[in-house]
Amino acid sequence: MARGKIQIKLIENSTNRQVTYSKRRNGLFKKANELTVLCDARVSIIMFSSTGKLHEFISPSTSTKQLIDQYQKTLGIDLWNTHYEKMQEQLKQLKEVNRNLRKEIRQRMGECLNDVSIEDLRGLEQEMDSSVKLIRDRKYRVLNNQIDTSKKKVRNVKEINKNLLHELDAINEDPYGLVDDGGDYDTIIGYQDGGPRIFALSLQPNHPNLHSGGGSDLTTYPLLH
Amino acid sequence: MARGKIQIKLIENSTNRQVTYSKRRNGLFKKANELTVLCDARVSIIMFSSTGKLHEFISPSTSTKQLIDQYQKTLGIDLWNTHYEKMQEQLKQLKEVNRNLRKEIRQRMGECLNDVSIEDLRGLEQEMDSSVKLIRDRKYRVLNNQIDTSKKKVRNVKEINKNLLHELDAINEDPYGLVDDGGDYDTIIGYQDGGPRIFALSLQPNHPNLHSGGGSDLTTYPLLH
DNA sequence: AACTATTTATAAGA
DNA sequence: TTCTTATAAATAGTT
Repeated sequence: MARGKIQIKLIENSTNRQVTYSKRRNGLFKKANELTVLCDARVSIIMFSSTGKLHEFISPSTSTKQLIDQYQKTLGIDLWNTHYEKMQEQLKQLKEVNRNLRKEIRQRMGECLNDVSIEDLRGLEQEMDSSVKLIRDRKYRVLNNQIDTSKKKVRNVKEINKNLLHELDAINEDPYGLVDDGGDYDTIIGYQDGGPRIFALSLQPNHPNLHSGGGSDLTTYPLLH
Repeated sequence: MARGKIQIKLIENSTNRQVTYSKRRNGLFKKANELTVLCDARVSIIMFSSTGKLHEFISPSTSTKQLIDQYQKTLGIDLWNTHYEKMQEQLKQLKEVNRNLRKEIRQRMGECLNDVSIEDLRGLEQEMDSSVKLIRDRKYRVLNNQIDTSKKKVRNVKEINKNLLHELDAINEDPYGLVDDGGDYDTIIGYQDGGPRIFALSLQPNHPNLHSGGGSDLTTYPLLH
């Protein structure tokens, strides 16, 4: 359109094409903006270069989403539909999986066994037997750990007690003297810090199991409808 | 841009505005088309006049939906999102529930017990013990039913056998006579109908359990991502 | 990115 | 709306 007419066909030279794209894009956006102002119109331009680069124009006072929404409303179409359907399909699948997982749990709890074959019953029984062994093992391991910890704490308390008795003896033997045994005193103070808590623990090392529904990890989750 | 310069501001005269809108719209679309061809670009223009009239341009070889999809993908946004927030929330919840259900199953299988408290371990062990009892009971009930059925079938076969022997004896005792004992013959025919199948069953009433993963109801389901 | 000869777009009028 | 046309604007090729 200047310095010679051009044919409207692909510009072969890649650099020229890039330059022309840039110039004409600016031209297009300028025109779009003028149109917006002159005619009180709303314009959305979305463009991708051959290299996949995105450029967009949108009239001031609106947004691309607004314009796309109005576009769909005007045409009476729903571009989102396929997305929506995919999501619904996914929901359906997840619900089905959910149903099956719940069924499996119920069967592991000895419920809903009517339609389980004798072979599966045998397998399930075996599996449950070995699982309960694993759980029992784990329980004993945790229990032993707790007992060990308690024992250590009891030993500590006994040690503190012994030291206190020593000190009392010393005071009784020399009621008016000065027992300058600061080292022991420091030790006592050091233990006092954690003392009360330790004592409380050894009084009730394992409070009885008030098993109220299996605990946080074994609650059941409500079915989503 | 001809016959006098104009200011880029709203054209007050409604008719003039309408005419200019029409002319410049054509100009814009023409430029967009040229850009498409010259530079191998893809352009989507959606525009609404001040009166709400829709006009659109889309580069040949693509579609508005395609371009909008790519637009969202490029920007990493989802214009649909707000429309389907509820569904996405539901999807998220279902996935979370499924995750928890899987965790519960793993714990019931004696796995992933590290973060289960001693109280919960006790509860789980108790529950597993009573569950395995229920499963065992069910197994024995099914087994007894099968045995009973087999016994009945064996009795039937023995009866048929006895009758056949009777008949043979009769034929041997009176080789040239006519034993018109049709009643018995009918009975045999009646039983023959189910005979072979019954025999096959009583040969292998309970084939060994080739437990291969827990059976159809106890398979695990893949996580949807 | 800037220049400029030319083409193209278009405002106003018909 | 469409055509015409004088003129403004855009831009291809060059620097």
